[in-house]
Order: sequence, then structure tokens, then C-alpha cells
Amino acid sequence: MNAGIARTTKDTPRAEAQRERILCAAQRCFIEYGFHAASMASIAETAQMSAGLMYRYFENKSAIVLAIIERQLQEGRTQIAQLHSSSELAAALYDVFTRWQARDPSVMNAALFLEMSAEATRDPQIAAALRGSDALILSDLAGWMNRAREDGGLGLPAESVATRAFLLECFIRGLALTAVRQPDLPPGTIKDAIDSVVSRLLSP
Amino acid sequence: MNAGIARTTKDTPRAEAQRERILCAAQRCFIEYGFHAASMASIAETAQMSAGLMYRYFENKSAIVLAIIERQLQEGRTQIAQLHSSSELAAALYDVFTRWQARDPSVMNAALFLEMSAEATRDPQIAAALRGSDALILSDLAGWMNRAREDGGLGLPAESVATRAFLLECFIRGLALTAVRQPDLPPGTIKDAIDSVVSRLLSP
Amino acid sequence: MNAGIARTTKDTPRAEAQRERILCAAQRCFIEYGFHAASMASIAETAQMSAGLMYRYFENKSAIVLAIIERQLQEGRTQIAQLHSSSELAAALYDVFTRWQARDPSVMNAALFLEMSAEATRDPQIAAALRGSDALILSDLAGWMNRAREDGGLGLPAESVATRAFLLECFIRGLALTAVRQPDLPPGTIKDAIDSVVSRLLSP
Amino acid sequence: MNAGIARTTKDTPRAEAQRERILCAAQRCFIEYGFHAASMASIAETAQMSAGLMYRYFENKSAIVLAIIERQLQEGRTQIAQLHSSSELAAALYDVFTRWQARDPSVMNAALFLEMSAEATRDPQIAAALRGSDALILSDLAGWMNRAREDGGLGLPAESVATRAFLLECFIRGLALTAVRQPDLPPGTIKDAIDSVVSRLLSP
DNA sequence: CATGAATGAGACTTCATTCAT
DNA sequence: CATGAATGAAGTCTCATTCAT
Repeated sequence: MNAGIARTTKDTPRAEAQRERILCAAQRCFIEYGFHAASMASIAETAQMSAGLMYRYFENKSAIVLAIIERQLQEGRTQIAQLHSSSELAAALYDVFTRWQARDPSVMNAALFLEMSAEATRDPQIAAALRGSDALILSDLAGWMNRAREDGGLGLPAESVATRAFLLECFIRGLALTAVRQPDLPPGTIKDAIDSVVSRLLSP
Repeated sequence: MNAGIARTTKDTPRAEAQRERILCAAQRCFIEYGFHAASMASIAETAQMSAGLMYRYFENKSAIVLAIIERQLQEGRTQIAQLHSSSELAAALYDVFTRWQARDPSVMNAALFLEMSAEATRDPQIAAALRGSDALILSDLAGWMNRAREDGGLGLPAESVATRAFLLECFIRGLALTAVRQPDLPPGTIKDAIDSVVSRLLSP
Repeated sequence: MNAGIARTTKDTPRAEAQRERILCAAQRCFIEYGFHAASMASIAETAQMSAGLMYRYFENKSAIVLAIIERQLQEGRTQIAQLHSSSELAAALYDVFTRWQARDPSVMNAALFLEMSAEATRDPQIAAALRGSDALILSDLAGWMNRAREDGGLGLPAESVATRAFLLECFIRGLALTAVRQPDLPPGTIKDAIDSVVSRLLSP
Repeated sequence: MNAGIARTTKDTPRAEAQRERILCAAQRCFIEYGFHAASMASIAETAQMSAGLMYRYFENKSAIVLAIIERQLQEGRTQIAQLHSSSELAAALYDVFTRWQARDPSVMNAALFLEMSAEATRDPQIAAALRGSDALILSDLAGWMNRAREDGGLGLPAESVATRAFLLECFIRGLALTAVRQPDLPPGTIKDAIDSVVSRLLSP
């Protein structure tokens, strides 16, 4: 079987576009149905191509799941990175939170984030991807906190940075879960909460 | 609570025991494989009964999933309730966190918690169950914070209690997600973080 | 997936009968279409059961193929064993040959024998099964040749027995291939040929 | 020979070369994977051309299979013809046998020979091709046996030639099957066996 | 009450073949 | 002449669910 035929190594723009189509469709399906309940057929239909064609671009469903996960992590990291590049962390968090609540497809989907976290418990590949992503986010946050104020950082003392970054990451995770579980939470509540945390957490 | 769980037979003690057997088995399977990947056959085997028999006590797999979710919520609420009944919230949080990391079956499983949260996005019944549970937990926490010190509460001012309770719930959620994503996090880090949050959050 | 459920270990008479049904059906299909072209669906239809049910009795198609192969080898060995128990080896060979030509289902099918030999080139499990069977047949033949005449043997000298047995096995293989390739070969030709070989090969 | 092979384009030298490329590639794939398991994609890759292009030279996969079979028969006949052109039949048989064991691609592949024989059971076109080839080989052998010694033949009496030729063909078939089933058979064993058969079979 | 054999739908995946470029 | 993207049918296998016993 398979007979030694490589079917996934293509670098043409066309192939890249197809992969993109598939990943977008997969993302929509995974969000709508979940990783397991989303079938290759549903993804193919969403991507408006035959199911068989997808196998020219991804070795199997697992590869698509993994690609989506890495994509989401990238997006998440980008979001987070942009967060602290602004001095307005609180505002940015609020913005992200409301997008999570609204399931705005332009940001990493929160439910998918939860599902992939749970899946990491069982799938070593996913676990590895998550670990890598988490470490990067954490060091991004810590770096920003520690950097001098004139370089766009917060100028916080190095010894307190690790705990602060960890707490911030933890809080953001809590926000993600909250956005999923309380999609109707009034904006005021969340705004106050975020302001309160950010001011306490990032004050010298 | 208990909304819409279809039961096929009546409420004899025997039937109740059977249901319990099934739910315990299902919980173990769901934790090990996830909601979708766990098969009715695996649950039956774990429960040491035939697959067919399970249908006398639950209408279908969905009903079992829903029952498990409600069960986990009950357990979670019990855990949380016991948390604040003690004055040692920080210690209790630390204890729960390490159990989550270790996947101790005696506390609500964190990965299952995430998975059911994600599932709530797609299933209105599950969403309703979660909403109910969350509201109860929140009011438990707020009540405890507001209650007078001589009644085992914290005696915090009523106007700050809502935000504090919300933040605490959010932090706990963050801890759950963290326990799943960083099962190897050293105890020191988490202990410091919890202490720090609790002291800042619950000080007048 | 699979979730640790054993699905093939049954020893009830019922299960044994089902396995038998499946193997008979599989044998017919393999003969009619070949190992690869015979689909699980065709086997299921022939066995008059659903395709899914077969997986309760055999782990996968490979297991069925292997079981058929071992079955054919058993049958072949039985045939061979009965051959030399009689002093009429030539007659027996002639009888088998004509059955091979006629594709008499009561003896090991010759085409299947060829196909499984070719398959052994690629599948180590099949190769192992064949090796074992061949060794047994060879030792059966050698033993019979060497055994004393009063014990139903040929009383041939031990030092010539290995070559004679090997040549006989080789000739029998040639007959199998010939039966497949020349199903219309007139009986006279083959009778003369067999007589000639047997007399030359087994004379002291 | 060559009966019924559909060709899509005309007989330019270029086209002939392309066909040759395809057949060489197909032969390698069929040997490695078998007729059914070898995919058109694997053949195309081996032939270093696109899958689509092959359809310019062969109507479909069946046509390639048939062409390969006819090719193998040609090669086989050539091999056999060269065998008896030498006075050293035994040496030549030994040589061929070891090549079969080693799967030397320069001689007809034995496993493929078995597979196509089995396939002849199901496909009339293949059966016809085999019948033709066998008849030719047989008459070659008989002719050589009957021809006068001064003409490079064996000068055997005409009335015994048919049986002898048939037996030789049968023995060669047995050798092919043996080479496949016992690829590790020690050279000594097979050498003795061949010498023994040849001397008995070709002595006046 | 209980079993587990049986089904049928549907999942993932492969592959011969076609066709626009 | 040549490509390789695309399709659709078919194949293997799983599993929730039912039902005769």
C-alpha cells in the first residue's frame, strides 16, 4: 500500500492556497462540530473539494488537526504578542475577550483552545505542540515585563517577573474559559475585572 | 439540574445502583479517551455489563454524556464549596491543583471539564447545565465573601464582592487549564502564584 | 480508538461455526477473485452476514487471509499425508492432479496455493506460515521413505532420502503449477509422467 | 502473442521507448508490491513520468498488466531457450534457480510468474497468453531433445520426447515454486537435485 | 433482567482514471 | 506531448443501537 508515493510535499503557490482552503474549512468544522465529530467529508464540503483531494495536501486527518492546532497557537501567540506591545494591556485583553465571546473568527477560537488542551492529555504530538507554544508565550510576557520602559517594556524587577508572567498567563487562560462558559457576561463586569487584575499585577 | 436526562426504567434502588455503575465506568472512559472516542463497548466493559443493558438505564450515549457532565459539575461544586468553607482557601486551591495535575480521580477531572466546556458551545443542553452550575458556584463564593467573619465568612464589603468572586472563579478556571497544559509545573511556582493571588484578592 | 475492547476471543460453538462460515466464504472469494480483489463485502455477502459482523471473529482482513492460508496448508498436508500412507503414491498424485485441474473444492486450491506463495514474498507472516508447512511436509515425506517396509514405509537408505524427498516435493509443486496452467491437459500425458517420475524416484 | 494489447498512440520509436519505460517501471512495481497493490502512481513515479501520460500508451492498468505478463513470458521463453541451447542444461538450471532465489531482475521473476499463473485462472486473456507461451516452450524443449546430436540436440527417440519434455517443464515449474518458497535453500541441495533429475531425464 | 450477536450507517482512506492547462 | 490536480467509487473498519434468546 502507499507504495512509497509522497503525496504531501508541494510548495507551489497553488498547493499553498489549497492547504489554506482546507485549513480554513477544517477550522470552521472543528469549531462547529469538534475535532472528532467533524468528518473529512464535512471539511471537504466546506472547502468545496472532494474528500480524496485533501489527501494530496495532508497525510491524514491527524495532520489536519495538528496543523489547525499549530495555526491556532500561532494566532494566539500573535494576539498575545500584540497585546503587550501596546501599553494598553487591559484594553487589549478586553477586546480579545469580547471577540472570544462573540466567536469572532479573526481570533483564535476559545472553544477550540479548550478542546485542544483536553486532547493534549491523550495525544503526545498535540501535547508537544502546546508545550512549545506555552513556553514561548510565557517568555514573551516575561521579556516584555522585564524590558526597560524606554524600550516599550514595563521595567519590572527581574525576580518578580516569573511569577507575574505566570499569573498573567493563568488569568488569560481563565478569561478564555470564562468567555466560553459565559458568552453573555455583561461587558461592565469583565472590564472591571480585567482592570483590577492588570493594575494589581503590573504595578511595581 | 438533572434537566432532560432520559431514564428508561424506574427509580428502584437497584436501578439507581446500575446507573451509578454505568456513570462511574463512563467517567473513567471519557477521561481516558474523550467523549467521542470512548465507545459504548468500552464503557460496558468497564462497567462489567453488557452493552445492551446500558440502554435500559440510559436512552443513548448522549444521555450518558449529559449525566456525566452534570455529575462532574456536582462534584466540582462540592469541591469548590468545601474550599471556602475552610479559611485556608490558598491551601485548598493548591491541593486541588496538584490533584488536577495528577489526574486524581477523586476530584473533577480537569480535561473533562475543558472538553465539556467546549461541548457546551455546540450543545444547548450542556450549555444550560453549565450556566446553572456556574451561577451557583459564583453565588456560593460571593456569599462566603460577604458573610460576616463570625459566621465563617470573610466579611468583605458587598459592593466589592461581585468582582472579587468573579475574579476568583476566573482564576480557578485558569488554574484548571494550567493544570492540564502544564502537568509538570513545579509545586513551588504554583504555590507562590496561588498565595499571591489569594492574598491580593481577599484582602479588604 | 478500539478502547481496549477485545473482539475476537470467543470459544463458543456458535462463534466457531461463524468463523467457519466466514472462512468458507473467504476461501470461495479468494479463489474466485484473488486475495486482493476479494473485498470484505464480497466475503460477507457470500457468508450471508453483514461486513461488520466479521470483525467480531477476525481482527481484520489480514487475519482472514492468514487463517485461510493456514487452513489450505493443513488441508494440503492432510492430502499429502494420506498420499504416502498408501503404497499407491502415483495413483494418489494423479487423483490430486485431476482435482486440481477441476478446481475441486474438496482439495486445496492450486491457484490459491500459487498466490499465497507469491504473497509470501512480500508478507513475512505468510512467509513464516509457509516455511513451517513446507518443513513439515518435507519431513513427513522423508520419514515415510526412510521407514521400514513392514511399517508402511519404503525402506529407502537414509542418505538418499533427503534428496528424494526434496525432489518429490519439487515435483508435486510442479504438478500444482501445471494443473493451473494446463487445466485441459489430457489424463494420459499426466498419468505417464507421474508413473515415470514415481518409479524412478522411489526405486532403490 | 501480443494479443489484444490496446495501444493508444501509434508506433513511433519515441512511443515505443515510452512504452518500454512504463513496462520496466511496472515490472519493478509488480514484483515489489504485486499486481493489485502496485498503484498507477507508483508505476508513474518509478517511470519518472506523470500518471496521466501513461494513459497515452496504455488504455488502462489492465493493459499494462497484460503487457507485463506477455513480456515476462517472452523473457522466460528466452531464458528457457538459452538453457537448452547449451549442452549444460543442469548448470543453466542451477544458475536460473539461484537467480530466482535472489530475485535477480535480469531473469523472469518467479513470484510474478506464480501470480500471473493464478491470475490466468480468472482472466481469459491472461490464460490465453500463458497457454501460447507454454506450448512454445514445450515444443522448443521437445525439438531440442529430438534434434540430432550433430545439430546441437540430444538425439533422443521421438516417441519418448513428449513425456520427457513435459516432465522437464514440470520440473522447472517446481523449481520456480521452490525458489519462491525456499529462498534460503542451500546451493548444495538444489545442485544435487538438479543433477539427479537431468541425468535421469535426459539419458537415453 | 440480561446478554451479546447482528446490523447499517458512516468514518477514514486509496486509487484508477480524466481533463484543463 | 505532458502534467498533475481533481474526482468518485470503492475498500477497510468502527460503533451506536436493536432484538431474539
